[in-house]
Amino acid sequence: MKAEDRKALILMYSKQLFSEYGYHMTQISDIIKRARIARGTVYQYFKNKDDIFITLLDNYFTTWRNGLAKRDSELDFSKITAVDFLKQRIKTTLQFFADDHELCNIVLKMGVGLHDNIEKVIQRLEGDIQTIIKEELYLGQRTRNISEDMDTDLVANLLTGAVLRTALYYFVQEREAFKDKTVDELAEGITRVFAPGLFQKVPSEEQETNDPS
Amino acid sequence: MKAEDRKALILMYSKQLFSEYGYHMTQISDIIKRARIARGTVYQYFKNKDDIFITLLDNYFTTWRNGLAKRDSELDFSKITAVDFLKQRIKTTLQFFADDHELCNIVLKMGVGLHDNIEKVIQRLEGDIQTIIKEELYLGQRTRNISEDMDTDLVANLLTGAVLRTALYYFVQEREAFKDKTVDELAEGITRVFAPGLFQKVPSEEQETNDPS
Amino acid sequence: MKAEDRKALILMYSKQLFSEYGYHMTQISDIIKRARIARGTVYQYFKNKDDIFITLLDNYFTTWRNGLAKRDSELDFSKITAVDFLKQRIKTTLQFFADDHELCNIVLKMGVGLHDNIEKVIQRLEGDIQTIIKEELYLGQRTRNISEDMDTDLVANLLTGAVLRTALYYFVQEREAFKDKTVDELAEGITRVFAPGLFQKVPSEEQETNDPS
Amino acid sequence: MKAEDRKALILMYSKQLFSEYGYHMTQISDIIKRARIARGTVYQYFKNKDDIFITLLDNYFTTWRNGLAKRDSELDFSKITAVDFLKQRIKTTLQFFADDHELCNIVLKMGVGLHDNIEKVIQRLEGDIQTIIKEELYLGQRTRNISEDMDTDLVANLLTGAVLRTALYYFVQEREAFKDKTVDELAEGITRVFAPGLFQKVPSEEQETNDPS
DNA sequence: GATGAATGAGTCTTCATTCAT
DNA sequence: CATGAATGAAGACTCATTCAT
Repeated sequence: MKAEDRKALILMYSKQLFSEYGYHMTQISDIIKRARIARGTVYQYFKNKDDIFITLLDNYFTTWRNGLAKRDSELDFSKITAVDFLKQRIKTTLQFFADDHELCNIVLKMGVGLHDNIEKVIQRLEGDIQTIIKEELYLGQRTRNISEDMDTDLVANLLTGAVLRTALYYFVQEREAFKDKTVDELAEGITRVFAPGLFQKVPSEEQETNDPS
Repeated sequence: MKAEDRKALILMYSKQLFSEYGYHMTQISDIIKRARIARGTVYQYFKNKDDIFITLLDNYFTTWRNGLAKRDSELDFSKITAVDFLKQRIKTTLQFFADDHELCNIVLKMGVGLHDNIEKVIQRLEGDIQTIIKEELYLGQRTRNISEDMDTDLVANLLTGAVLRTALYYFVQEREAFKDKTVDELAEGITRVFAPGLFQKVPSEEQETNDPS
Repeated sequence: MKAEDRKALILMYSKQLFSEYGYHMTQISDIIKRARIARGTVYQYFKNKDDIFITLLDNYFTTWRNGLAKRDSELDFSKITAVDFLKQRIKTTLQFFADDHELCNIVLKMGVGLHDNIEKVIQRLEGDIQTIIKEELYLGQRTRNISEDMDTDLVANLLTGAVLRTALYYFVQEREAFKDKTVDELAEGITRVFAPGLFQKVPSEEQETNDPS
Repeated sequence: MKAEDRKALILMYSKQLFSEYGYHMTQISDIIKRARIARGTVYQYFKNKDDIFITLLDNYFTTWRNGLAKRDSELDFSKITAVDFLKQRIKTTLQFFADDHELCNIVLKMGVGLHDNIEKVIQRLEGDIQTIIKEELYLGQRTRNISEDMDTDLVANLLTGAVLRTALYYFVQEREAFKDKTVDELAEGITRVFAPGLFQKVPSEEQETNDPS
């Protein structure tokens, strides 16, 4: 077997195990058992256990970035409405998670308690997602689709939280129950909830006071 | 020192450490060092490391339940508007997380890879939050404030994800940067985004865009 | 409660537990639980766990010695036959074990793996039993009841082994099944097996089968 | 080193230590120090400390069974006398213990206070020895060599106790003092004591009374 | 490259003993 | 004297990593 293939094999089985059992409860023994290779072989391709995990995350990260770039190149910004744009973004992101529910689980449910360098990678990924969303909200504000009073920081969190949890729920936790649910349906549903609140044209004076009476 | 006090002390320091370093990377050694007690003392009050963690989560769970009950008894359902009700709920939940940012971190960032019985407790907590939200959405539908076409499952996830992420972001991760941000402001902001989408009166024929007829 | 009574109480419960579970598997916690006293109280009466155990054995040792002395004073050496004497001795020893099946179990089944000072006490007890038996065999040889060719060392072991095992079997292991078996019956049975071999008058030339001359 | 060899090595050193210090006082640290291996190596071959001990006992058990079978196939039952048969059995058993004085010590001196599964194995071994002896006594009764009045249960205990104690005394405790004593001599001596009592043809009426004179 | 036996630092857990109240 | 919370040395077991074959 070629070196690259073997490395990919190890990654594949590791991904399965990390997704199901998490970083700590997945042992090298489990990986070599499932991959039917010798203990030492793992260390021929990876520096250590961390390295496997980080490689997995890095792959994910790269895939996600490429997905974003590809998507943008396909959009016709002159024609698309703000609502459709939002829906497109949500759909692309959901699709990304749907395509790899194992990595989805790893990223969305791993948190505190991993080694420092692992946490860094996860936070970079999460931070980047958030940043992109925020930038697009700014864009919306400049194009007058979104009120300037909107707290982009907060809204970015709302969107991120909502979308990531949706991904976790439909693609990992309740995967079987909703396997007929399409990414398109989910994106449509999310957009319908967020669009009215995001794209409302509210005069600033009414927004800033809670209750004028 | 009285038994209950000592137990509370151990729990307090454990909470700090679990929050900062997670379950796996927090060692009994760390706990006894910070609590300035002997190794054996921990085991006088807790069966093992799991037991400490689960006790912590159970306490949290109880606090949260009590908070919900207390809040409901204080609301005057005959006068409050749907929007204000939503805002109240969001605020209570955020307040709950704001009050204990350590447990907030533990619950929101712990996921896969803990022992079985620990995962169970966490999932129960998350599930209960989601269930309550869903029930209130049903209530909204019956009182005609929320469209019957709304996918309550999905919306419950959107709200849960949005609120939990907001809590994590403002009360844990960026705590220092936003320490002047009040819970009220956050609740207001979240409500403003969600209310228009939730309480819109949309005729069913316009919503069903996929209608084959 | 008086000091001596409390000490006796601790000894009593310790004996039960040591007999049932052995030295290592009996914990101070078990003793104080059964005796319904506080942990520290044990150490008011005994230096440590070893001390309890050794006190128990010493009591046993003393009881046994006294039993022997009492018995000898009751025998009329001018009238008793060698066979009856043997039977008497066996009976006394069996009675001694029968009277306290817990200590019987402790002594007969404890072996290697106890702390040094405990082992010493046990070996002293066993050694003393053996020595007494051997001395009586010498006496038998001098009174011409037992052949001078007899290997007293070996025979002492045979008797000791046979009697101790009988005690263990009938008074501890199969206690329930044979609770109607009297000590007298056992002594009679043992005597019947050993007497013919012990008191035979064998000419020396026939015994020394390995004689090279 | 091959796996089986390494396992045998660990067993060998463990046997030495268990024999000398017993189960509880022998630590994994002692074993790895004496075997000059790493701590983890032990756990590559054995599940835990119990597993080592039980493996040792099981090996012993198997050896003993095989010894019995081999011995029986070598005897010519048509020619041998009852006394010689007894002597042969005693000799075989003694030889068995003489061949491995460490396991002899472990089995003969271990008793109460070991973990449940260990005690089970020890009791099986002891029980089997006793059963075999009893069966042969029955055989003796059917062939009219042994009186039917004889209490086989009791006599089996006498023989077992006598032989096991002899083994312990000569092969373990006083090993150095009697290293010139042959197994044959011991078997001869034991037989000489037991044979007259076992093979006496006593009319039942004379047996039941103690001494009419 | 592949193997898997060997390694040993690291961790949890136990339990006899102490001592302030 | 009695109590029982606190102690900490000791010991079993784990598992990522190495390296000779």
